[in-house]
Amino acid sequence: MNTLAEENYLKAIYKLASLTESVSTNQIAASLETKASSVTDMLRKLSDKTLINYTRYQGVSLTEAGEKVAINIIRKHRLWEYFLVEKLNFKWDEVHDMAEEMEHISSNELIDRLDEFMGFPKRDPHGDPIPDCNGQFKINDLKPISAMAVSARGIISGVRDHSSVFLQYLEKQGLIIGKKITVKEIISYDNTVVLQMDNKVLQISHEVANNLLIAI
Amino acid sequence: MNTLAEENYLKAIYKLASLTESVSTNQIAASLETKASSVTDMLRKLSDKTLINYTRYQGVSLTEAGEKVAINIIRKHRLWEYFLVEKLNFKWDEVHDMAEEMEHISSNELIDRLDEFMGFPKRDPHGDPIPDCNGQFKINDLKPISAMAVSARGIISGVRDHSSVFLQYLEKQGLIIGKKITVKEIISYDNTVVLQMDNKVLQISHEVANNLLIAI
DNA sequence: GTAGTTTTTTAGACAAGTCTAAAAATAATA
DNA sequence: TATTATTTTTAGACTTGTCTAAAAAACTAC
Repeated sequence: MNTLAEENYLKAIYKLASLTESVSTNQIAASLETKASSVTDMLRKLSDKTLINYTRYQGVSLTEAGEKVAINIIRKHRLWEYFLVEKLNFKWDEVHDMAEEMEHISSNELIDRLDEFMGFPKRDPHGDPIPDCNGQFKINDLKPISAMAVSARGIISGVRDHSSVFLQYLEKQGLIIGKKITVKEIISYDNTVVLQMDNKVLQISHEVANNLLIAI
Repeated sequence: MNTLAEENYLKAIYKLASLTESVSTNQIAASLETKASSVTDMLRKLSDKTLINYTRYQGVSLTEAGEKVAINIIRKHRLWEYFLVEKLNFKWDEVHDMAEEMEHISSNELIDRLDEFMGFPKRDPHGDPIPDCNGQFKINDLKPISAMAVSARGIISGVRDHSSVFLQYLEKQGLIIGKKITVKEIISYDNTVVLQMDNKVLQISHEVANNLLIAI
């Protein structure tokens, strides 16, 4: 079994690897809010356990075993988020920290039964795909509103930014998952996007449009 | 907040205090399967945080603050056990270790909502009372079968031994919570108890009778 | 390709929690 | 009460995961 710290490192490396090609020590340190020297120590440890491929100064990647662990943690995180929102009626901006603890509950039997109890949900409350018990899941097929053309339509299906301040803003604007939107105009000055939703017209900044995802 | 180790010590002290008057270093060490020297170190730490009353060589007791923490952990443990059995269909002998991890999930808001989700259960799958969100719960009003007289009746309502080997034995014999039993005979040679249950007659040892609890 | 900057690693230290071995306090017994 | 025996505590060491400060390697730029 892996320690809590090891699990958090593996998850961080997995997430960074999906964004950039090679993952660096500094990136990991920033993402975990720790120091580069602490990261180096842990990388050696994870490398000894053959969970990552690591050579000094060269950056890291997950081994197959390491990726499996990381995906399992993400599966747990997303299933607990779904449970908290769907069964315990928490709001989507409230669940992250709790799920961050719950993802480390070790039993896989437990998480598989939880999955079944909830009807094998495919996406968590933020639209992120939930890996199945074999680690399989659909690669994210969502694109940001900022990539849409004028007069294109779509369904709000996910977010890139999971911070509660962003989620609360979306909630307030009614920009929640499942809503249909149409791009009416893109203001060239600052790329503000003008949307139509439920016969209402609203404007969102490029920043927001970039973090709000649409099903194709 | 308290660390995982601190929480486990507080819980252990709470449980021992309900059995014996003064709690000793060695008792705690035995119950946590650690060494007396480790216990002494932790006792100083908990004493500094005013969670226990401790003077060297004199044994310990929980302060009001410490008891509150301990009861809250027990509340979490028992609610998660109830969840695992009632919602995820685990058997009562399978849930202890999982609940042992889950009792350390910190959010009280989460546990209160879980409590509500399940309809505020009063007892966990082993018949132990579940403290409410204010830490209140009925002191155990159950007595062991070994304390029953011949021809007395009762309803199986709890267990003293939570080990999976004992619970599996009970399950196999059909001695599960809710069943009505009558004491037919107590064999004086070794205090074996002869029970009637569902028109069946069965014998249990004094050891078993002592660990199986009946509602008065 | 040398100098300067940035990134990464090493070296050494610290806190939490554990351990073994030895000392001190308490309890039990003759 | 003196002497064992037991319990508890101290002293010192180890592991995990972290940190700061300094050294080493890798980039960048001229």
